[in-house]
Amino acid sequence: MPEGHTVHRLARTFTDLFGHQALDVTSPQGRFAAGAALICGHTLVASEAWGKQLFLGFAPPSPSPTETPDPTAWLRIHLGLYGAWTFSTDGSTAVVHAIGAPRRRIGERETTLPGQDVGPFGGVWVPPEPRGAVRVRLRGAHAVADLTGPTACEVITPAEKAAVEARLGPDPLRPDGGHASVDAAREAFVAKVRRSRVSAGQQLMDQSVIAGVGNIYRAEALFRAGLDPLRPGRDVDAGTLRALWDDVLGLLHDGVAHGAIVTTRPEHRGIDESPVPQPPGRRRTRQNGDGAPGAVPEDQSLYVYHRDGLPCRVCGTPVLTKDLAGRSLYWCPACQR
DNA sequence: GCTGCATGATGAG
DNA sequence: TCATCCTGCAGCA
Repeated sequence: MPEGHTVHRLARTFTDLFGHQALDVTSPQGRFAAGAALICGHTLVASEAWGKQLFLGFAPPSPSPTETPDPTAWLRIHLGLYGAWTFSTDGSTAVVHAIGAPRRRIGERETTLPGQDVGPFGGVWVPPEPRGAVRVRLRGAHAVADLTGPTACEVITPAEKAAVEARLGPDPLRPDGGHASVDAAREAFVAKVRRSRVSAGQQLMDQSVIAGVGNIYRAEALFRAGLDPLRPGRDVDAGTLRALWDDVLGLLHDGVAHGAIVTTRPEHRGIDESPVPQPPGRRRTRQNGDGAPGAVPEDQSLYVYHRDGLPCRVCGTPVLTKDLAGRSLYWCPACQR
């Protein structure tokens, strides 16, 4: 799944492509037909992310176009493991993203797309047919967004949105961390981790502890912190956790900026040409970034995630993996204590 | 063509 | 801890 950085990028993309527009909302697949009808024709007036949750705020068309009304309904989306948004535009919008699940499809890379077909009457844009099981299609003046495979897709009230947010931990990417202040958000994270004997690795994946961290950022941030993922939270000193929060913030921020997760420092890249053969059929991190020129190559972006059996980029010790609460954990047993 | 996997979360036992 | 849900695609035969 997209981790927090991706969802924040998505929130921005929705503002760019659809902000202040009355949207046609449909469910080509049919499973969301009732929900779509609730907001169809309403105006997108807000687009927010909190951790991995995306909230699109809608209000009935306003008689006063100069004023942005508060949302009366929110579309809550959680992409889960497989969810993805695919965007198409009429070409008038410079950049389009296709953001979501860890896979690549034609038209799903983050690139500038050529203009779509011109309609039969000239200049009338005809969006492409929905491809696959499209739960929701949002259509604005110049773009469509198709959603497939979400874990959550529902229309909720402002009160229900508040209830969802109340269950989430602080999100480093939110301006105030989702708390009274960034400092309060960080201290809430530190305190919660230290309150429990559950391992640091498991707690980092707990969205009520810190929102937005997924399996890649977990593995990478713990490596960069030199912290053993299996160490009980209560045994990690507060300073280490504060530094961990700050590092996660930086990594997420870079992820938002570049659309890719890159955690390696320059001096630790380019050393993968080791004699260690890649096992055949080895699963690898799939979509991560846009392959832009100058971008860090995918096989040099990460320290430990999906690198089990390969030598640690820092000390050469083979990277280990282990199932932890149903998710694969990766770490260097020598660097992480 | 078929199978297993994936950057996730939830509910039951 | 397990089963389950959501979907597309890579890796096979």
